[in-house]
Order: sequence, then structure tokens, then C-alpha cells
Amino acid sequence: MNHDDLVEVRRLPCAVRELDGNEDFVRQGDRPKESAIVVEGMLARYHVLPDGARQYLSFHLPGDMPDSQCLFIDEMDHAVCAIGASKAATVPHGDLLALFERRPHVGAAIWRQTLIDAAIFRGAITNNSARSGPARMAHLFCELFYRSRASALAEEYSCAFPITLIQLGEALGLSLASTNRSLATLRENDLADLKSGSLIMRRWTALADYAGFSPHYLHLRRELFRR
Amino acid sequence: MNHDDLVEVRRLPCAVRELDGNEDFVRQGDRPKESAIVVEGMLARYHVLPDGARQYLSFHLPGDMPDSQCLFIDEMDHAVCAIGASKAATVPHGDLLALFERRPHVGAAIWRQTLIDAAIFRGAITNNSARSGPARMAHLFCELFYRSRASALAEEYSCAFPITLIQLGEALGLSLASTNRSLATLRENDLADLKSGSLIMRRWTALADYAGFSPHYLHLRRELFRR
DNA sequence: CGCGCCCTTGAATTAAGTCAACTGATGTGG
DNA sequence: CCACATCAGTTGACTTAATTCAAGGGCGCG
Repeated sequence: MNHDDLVEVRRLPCAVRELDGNEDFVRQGDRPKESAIVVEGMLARYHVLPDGARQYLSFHLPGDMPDSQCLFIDEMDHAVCAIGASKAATVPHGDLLALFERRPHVGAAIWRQTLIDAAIFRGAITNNSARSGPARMAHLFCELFYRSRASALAEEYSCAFPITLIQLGEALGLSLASTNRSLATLRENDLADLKSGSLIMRRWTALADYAGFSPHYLHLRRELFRR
Repeated sequence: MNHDDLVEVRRLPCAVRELDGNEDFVRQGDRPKESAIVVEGMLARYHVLPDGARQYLSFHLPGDMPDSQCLFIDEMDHAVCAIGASKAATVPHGDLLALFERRPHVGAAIWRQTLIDAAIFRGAITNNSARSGPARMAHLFCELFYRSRASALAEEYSCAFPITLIQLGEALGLSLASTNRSLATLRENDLADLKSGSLIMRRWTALADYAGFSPHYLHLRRELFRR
């Protein structure tokens, strides 16, 4: 994307929507006419299982488009909700699609972002399938800390982490009890900690090592839509 | 995509590459200059873990583009290999990107396919995180059978299934022993069976029910690149 | 024939789930 | 202001699902 592309992006009509913690932005089965860009807080995608349980699929920081999927697919196969009070900018699909016609490179840039989303999903498949409880948690911590830093949203050794243990378990495929015990393991080994809504990275390299984390799959470069 | 779009798609220069079973098409870390379209057999994506173990991420039938990801992301964060002897058509990125400029709707159609890929990844997260071993296997069976049928690659109650139990376990996040026992469970309940490279759906609705499978997330409509 | 690969099964072990009780914040209405 | 409810987190005891380790079976192929 060049300068002119960026100018047009900033000219997109958007409305800011404030969300309470746990409030849905879109539900499974909806056919939204607009997409969101996270402005403040955190949004998450999740599946609803037949028994009503949730499986969280991904977490989204300011600058992310958590429902880019619905640009070309009518019906939502998952829901998007706020994790803690959040703000999201909404942009009508029509305006986005028109912009892609005028400025193909904007489309390509967003396409690229959706491919990185997919890479993060693949990371989650591997994380939840091939690692122990504590290692899963460590890996997710590394991912979110790394992404927060890349978006200049982190302190040196900590970042915002508004996710509850229950939700964390529903993301990692662990029961609440195991989630807590996994966290206890990371604490005991002085690797990481959660405290009053913050993730604290105590020994960053040791944690990454423990998790088998390497950041290639995040394909970090720069962020779209940062202000 | 309209008729003219399709004509241009068929005019794309492509070379067919024959692959042995288990042969890699691209490796993690590669920077490929071309993309593949499955012509015959089955291709799969997988992660290589630090200890050398594999995590299979997705399986791809004829008509699929298993590495569409690398169109806009230089470095492969995963590998693509053949499951059983297969054929793949390779198309240079340059030609694809040029076609997207000339025919934006072709780009949009492929973008849409990559979004469906992502939906399938999300399905795998939920499958491997929230279901028991046998239910996971049942769900994957339903998915592959459904996709095979949508591509007219299935018999009434069966389809090709060249995946070994070891690979199946590496896809589902189960050990070989558990994979086998999960299969035994499906057999005992007369739900499904694997025999000489074929998946047999014994009681389709009961299996889908057992797996909690509903096909919405596949967003099936028509296939790209079928001949 | 014998080797390798894939599948199958059993027994012992371990990780994770379930159930349940309790703490400590936070918040609300009488 | 306190009583009470609520919700997130913590911990223990028990059960279950899945892993690990190990042995053996079937089959194709050089």
C-alpha cells in the first residue's frame, strides 16, 4: 500500500461501536453487512458447540479486523464478541469492496491479513493438538505478547490480558481446573504470570523455549489501520 | 466469476507435477514462486514441531489450492506434502497476480476460497480441542466425505481415503494407539469404517450426529478449477 | 523367504477432567 | 452500612480418557 492507498483507507466511513465485556458483535448464523476493526480492548472469535459450550478461536488486538471473513462469505460460521469493554469501528462491506476495486493494493493488503489470520489458526490447531496444558498456555502467552509488542501495545515485559481463566480454558481446550493448574505451573517455574488483567512475562526466552514458540508464523511486518 | 473470467483461468500456464506418497511439495521455510492446484490424489498441509513430530493441518482434494497462502506471504510457515501418489498443477505467482489485476473477480473468488480454508482451520481447532477421540475422527470423516461429494469425488456411501492411521492421528492430535481405538469405536457402533484406502460411511446421519457435525462452516457452493 | 510398513491389541502409567468446597474481590439492595 | 449474591480464581480428592510401552499379526514386495 502506498500513500494514496492509505489516504483512501482513512477516508472510509466508519462508526465506532462500544461493547461491554462479553457482548457479541456478531453471532454465528448472522449475515453482517459491515466489518469491524478493533479500536480499543480485545475482540475474540468463538464457535458455539451443540451443547452450548464455547470454543474460542482467536483473540484480536486494536488494529485487527476480526471478521474479515464475512467480506466474501455470507453466513457467519462463528461469533465475535468483546473480551472486556471494547470499542470497534464498523465499516460497511460495500465501501470496502468499492475501495478494493479502486485500489487493488488495499484489497491485497487485507487479503494478506486474512492469510495471516489463517496462519494463526493453524498455530492454534497445532497448539491445542500437540502440546501439554502448560505448554499450550505458554504458547498463547508468547503469541499475544509478541503481537501486542508488534502493535506497540505492550510494556517491556507485560501487556494487557483481559481474558479470564474460564475463557482461556475455552481457548486452549482445557477445563477450568486444568487451566488454573497450568497457570500455577508457569508461575512455579517463574516463567509468566497473570495479575489484574495483565500478562507478565517473567523469563521471556525460557517461556518461548518451554512453549516451543517461534514467531515466524505471525508474519509480522507492520499493522494496518493503526492510528 | 463469469464466463470470460473462466476462460482466462483456463488459459493460465501450468505444469503438472507428479508426487509420490509422502513427498513434499513445499517445505516449511521455503519461499515458493508458484502455487499448486490438486489434480489427482490428496495433498496435506502440516507443521513440523521442534522434536520433529508432525501436526497435519488440512487435507486437500482435487480442485483445491493447498498453498494459496504463499501468494501474499513470502515464507511458508508450514509444509505441503502428498498423501499417497498425487498430481498437482503448478501456476507461477506472477501469472496469478497478473490475472487478478486484469480480472478482479477471479482474485475475489480465490480470496473467498482462502477464507473457506480458514473456516476449515477453525473447524479443526474446535474439533481437536473440544471433542473426544472418536468424535474427532467422526467429524473429520464427515468433513472429508462431504467435501468429496461436493466435488463429485465420492460414491454414494464412500470416498477415497488414502490417509494412514498414523497420519490420521497426527491430524487429530491422538497417539496411534488411541487413533486405532477411536476407529474401533466407530466400527463397533456401525458408524463408519476404513478399508483399503476408502472411507465407508455406514450410518451417515448417526455419524454426523455423533460428531456434532453440521456442514455450514464448509460454505460449499461450487468448485474452482474443476475440469 | 524375510523385511518393512501398517494395523491391532493388552497392560501399566499419566495427564486431564469432574466434582466439590472455599477464598477473595466486587457489587447491590434492604 | 451491612447482608447477601455473584463471579473469578484456587485447591483437593477421585475418575476417566488418552498416552506409553510392548508384543504380535497381516500383507505386499524385493
